[in-house]
Amino acid sequence: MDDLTEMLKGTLEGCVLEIISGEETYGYAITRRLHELGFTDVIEGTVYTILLRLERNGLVQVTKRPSGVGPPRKFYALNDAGRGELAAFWTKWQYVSSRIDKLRIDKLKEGGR
Amino acid sequence: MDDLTEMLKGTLEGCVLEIISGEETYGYAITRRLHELGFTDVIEGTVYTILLRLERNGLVQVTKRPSGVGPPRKFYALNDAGRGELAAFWTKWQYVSSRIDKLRIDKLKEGGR
DNA sequence: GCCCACTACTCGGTGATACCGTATAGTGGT
DNA sequence: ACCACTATACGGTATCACCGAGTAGTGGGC
Repeated sequence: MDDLTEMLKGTLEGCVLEIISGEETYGYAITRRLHELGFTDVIEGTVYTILLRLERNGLVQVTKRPSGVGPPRKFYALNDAGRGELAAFWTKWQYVSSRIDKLRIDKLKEGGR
Repeated sequence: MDDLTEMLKGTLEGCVLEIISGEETYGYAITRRLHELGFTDVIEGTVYTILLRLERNGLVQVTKRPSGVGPPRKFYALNDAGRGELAAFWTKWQYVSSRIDKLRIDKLKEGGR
């Protein structure tokens, strides 16, 4: 799949919040999870900028823990503000995606005139 | 619905392409159509920016016609490149939205542990 | 005749976001 | 000693939607 960066703007952060909400985790693992999900072109640097932003905006609780296989990891967990932000994200996503899907379905219904 | 601007990045242009593909139309009418579709906060200036970009990128054919109720209108129609871009947009949208929905559904399935 | 509302388009500048490249650093294998 | 893998940080860039102000044409109320 070719370049998705523009379409991911405004949604990638929500995806990261969702991943964090599932379990306390860290940047390197989040990147691999995104790759598994199909977002194969998302690069580590992007994930770290999002995580630093989440921290700066007070949406996460951060805990540094030693790794055993490399440098220490920064584990992220959502706080109340983060859970609120995640809920707001899904509300927005539902709103936007349903309307875009409708625009597409209406077109398909015409039967390609 | 509060601010959707970030989430619309990369998709609003596709919506405009879709609207144009339905019928030859012009900026002011496209703006009203977007409002009808639920994107009530999209402002005229944004639509015109997109239209100028489409023109600059050679995705549309432009015809100026007198209006009768105001200044002349610039009517936009997709050319072959524009139809290709629209098809690519829907492919991307399908790819991204299905994966994001999956992320959400997987979470709901857990039953809010 | 004059202002105003509605229609219709343009353009310079702003803010947010994902991406790129590079740097730093810990662990373990050869 | 070198390299691969793990793990994070940071300055700079491109793109996009948005903002604000400006320009114009038509028609209605006073």
